[in-house]
Amino acid sequence: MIRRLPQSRDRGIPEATVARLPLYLRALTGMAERGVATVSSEDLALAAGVNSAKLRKDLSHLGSYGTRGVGYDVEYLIYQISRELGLTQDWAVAIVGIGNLGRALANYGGFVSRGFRVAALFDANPEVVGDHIAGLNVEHIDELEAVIERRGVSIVVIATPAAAAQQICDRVIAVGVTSILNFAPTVLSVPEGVDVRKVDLSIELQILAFHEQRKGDRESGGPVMAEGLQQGASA
Amino acid sequence: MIRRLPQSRDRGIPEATVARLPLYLRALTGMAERGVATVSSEDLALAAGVNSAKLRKDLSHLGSYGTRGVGYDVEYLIYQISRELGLTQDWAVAIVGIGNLGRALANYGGFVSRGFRVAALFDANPEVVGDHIAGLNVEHIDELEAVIERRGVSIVVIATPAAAAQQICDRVIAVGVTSILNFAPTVLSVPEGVDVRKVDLSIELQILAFHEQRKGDRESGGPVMAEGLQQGASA
DNA sequence: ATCCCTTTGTGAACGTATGCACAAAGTGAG
DNA sequence: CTCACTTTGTGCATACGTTCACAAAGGGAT
Repeated sequence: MIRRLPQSRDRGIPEATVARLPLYLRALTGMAERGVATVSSEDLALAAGVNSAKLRKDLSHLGSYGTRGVGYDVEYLIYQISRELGLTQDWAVAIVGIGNLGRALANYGGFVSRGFRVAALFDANPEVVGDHIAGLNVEHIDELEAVIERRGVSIVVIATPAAAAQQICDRVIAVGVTSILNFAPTVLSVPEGVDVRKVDLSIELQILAFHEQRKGDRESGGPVMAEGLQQGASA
Repeated sequence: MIRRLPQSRDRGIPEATVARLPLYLRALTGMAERGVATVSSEDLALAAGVNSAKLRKDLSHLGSYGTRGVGYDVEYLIYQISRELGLTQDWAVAIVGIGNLGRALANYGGFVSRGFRVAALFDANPEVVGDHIAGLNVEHIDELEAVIERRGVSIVVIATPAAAAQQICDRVIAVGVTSILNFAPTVLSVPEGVDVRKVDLSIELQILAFHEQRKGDRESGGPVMAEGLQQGASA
């Protein structure tokens, strides 16, 4: 079973806060680019889509980096959050499974800009092995262990079919990987000390469908009325 | 700012429970395929990666569908969860932004199998418009409103660059869409009554990096020992 | 130097989620 | 029918997360 992420209280930063720090970081980066020097919790919260009390409490877990009456220094806060998240280091990421999704991930720009470097791509299909994607050669899955160790990969992204995921997971854990991002629609079982995060596209849609159905219940028809769509409750 | 999903207590099903129902559904589907007729909360919990008390409490929110001393009837539970999630209906989904990710989503098999039907694809790039992907023509973004209404799309997936996301969001809301799955790395602001779910690949990696860093703190070296190829902090 | 204004950081109240532990409810053997 | 066994459904204690509301702290004007 997927373990709870450990160390949530290593130095007292709650898991919920950690999950929001990247959000703040993104908002701050945008502000820095627009030349904003300081920002209040109110404004930053607005930009990040949370309320200001939550933002302040979150930041207070990192330390006292604000100035009362003024706000937070944008550059300084970017540095502090980056450091806390470990983004001042360079993380080598491997992507396993170069299907549509794997390809999309390999080309995704959001990684590089945040301390992540796609360092290796793997696939089992001989037709794909050898392809050049995002400046990298696709390696055969047989090379998995050797290449991971050689290139110091510490985070592995699994984008294989569900049936292959557990096996890949076991293999990378065997060579010391302890952080896995899983896109395969399956539950990975991992030993204590290994972190798995799961992204499941169909689950997100199902949650939306649940709420969408509830809206429909109170109004006219269900979702399948096509043409005569009412414009629904946006208020 | 992104609104809290409403209706979390519509009929008393907590949001945390709703988020796990798709997990149970997947585990159950696998069991049904393997011919399993009934399952205990213990076994189902194991397959879904949660503990059994939580599973039972979750299911109890839907009703009393188990039999004490026996367990749950797999087929019946599949039906009940599907109904609760609204998957017994047919949901028309549109994908906006046919880049690498949009393409991957259009081809993703996990949708169709669960009541979702990709009904339209949109892109702004004339070179992409007209392409045939997953049996669909890519439409020009100018057709967004017309096609959404014509085909009864009720859920929109945004896979555009961040800069375009808010505009697309506003436009689909204007024609009555109230459920949006956002892959663009930006905060969407929507009116009350519209549900936005966000999937952000780089945020997941950042959370992993945080925990990975914590592990490293207590052990030997940091992540970047590799072949000596780190180029230092990107922040 | 004093006063007023702004904004942070946080104590306290509230709400939600988790997990234990057990009574209630069912099965099946004898 | 009774008894022993299994497994659900849930009350309760605890942990976690959110929000309010305000004292403490700093800035700047006079």
